[in-house]
Amino acid sequence: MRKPEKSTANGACSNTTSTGSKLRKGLWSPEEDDKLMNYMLNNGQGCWSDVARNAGLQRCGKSCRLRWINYLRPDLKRGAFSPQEEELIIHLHSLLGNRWSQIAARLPGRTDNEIKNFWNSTIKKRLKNSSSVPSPNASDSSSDQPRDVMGGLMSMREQGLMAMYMDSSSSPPSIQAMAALNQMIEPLPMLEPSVDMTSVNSGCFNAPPCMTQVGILSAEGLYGDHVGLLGGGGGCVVGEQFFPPVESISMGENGNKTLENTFDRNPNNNPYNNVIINNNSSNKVENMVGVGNFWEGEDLRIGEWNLEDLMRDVSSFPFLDFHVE
DNA sequence: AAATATGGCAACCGCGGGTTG
DNA sequence: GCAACCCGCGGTTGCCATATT
Repeated sequence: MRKPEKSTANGACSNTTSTGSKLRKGLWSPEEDDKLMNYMLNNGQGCWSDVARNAGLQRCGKSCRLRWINYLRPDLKRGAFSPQEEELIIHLHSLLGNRWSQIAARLPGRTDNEIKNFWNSTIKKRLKNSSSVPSPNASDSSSDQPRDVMGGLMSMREQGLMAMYMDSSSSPPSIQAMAALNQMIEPLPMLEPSVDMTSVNSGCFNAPPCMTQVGILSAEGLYGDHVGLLGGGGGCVVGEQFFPPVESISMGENGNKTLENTFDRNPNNNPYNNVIINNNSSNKVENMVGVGNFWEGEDLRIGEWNLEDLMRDVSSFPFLDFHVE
């Protein structure tokens, strides 16, 4: 069995450290930040409860993890969300619902908590106002569902899609639905963290075909036509940058189809080429800056299924006007 | 100027799932 | 196989700053 744990069985922090002293809660002091930052920079990420103990913090590991991920991580992007990021969040939310971590995985430098807060405080309100125009689904009161939040902004077809696949309040989307969603999302680029979104006009977000295909910035409004959404699928070129798909489809040994991240490890193609990436999960740098979260995305492998079944099911989706060959 | 309302953000809570011994 | 442990996620709460009355 494992060594005695400092946290409760369900993962919540207990109130005391192993030495019996009281665990701190609430806001972090600059001293605590320093301790955690120094420890992480020197030792990298390990077991969070060890981090808390070894860094000399009267905090539970969970609290340390949260502080690091949401605040101290050096690769975090600070400041307000750019309009482009905002639109991408809205679009991803329409596809993924409240899967903040998946949305955050496509917005390097942003945390799920940040996006969640931004959504709840700003976007939700704005969309509510803009959707005051009666929509076909206006009678539905479950405002957290994408189709409702988007109100009149969504096409009927998309509302149908959302109704079919994104009703996260009831049951999880089926494997097939998730596969379809992943394919829909696939062409979305990773946002280059070093690019100042607010200053980019024609370079990054307006020009790339992969974005206009999605319709995020199309003249039709926030949500354009999904025709061509699945076209290409091999990433997109943004200026000199190549944005590979977040994940791609590969065949496992047993012939089953898996979705896995295939971000290009070639430093020449890698927009994060200042970061050491290898396959060793204990790589200090990777762990230290949490790059794994962005590079590997979170593990978006969503399961394995029969390829033929999948293709048959996907191609029969009534609301998708594309054909799987 | 004081009281109140609102917004934004940081952090906590509880759960589920994966890993380990 | 089981239980302890760890991690990550989404929901929620509480605090602080700012705006409004």
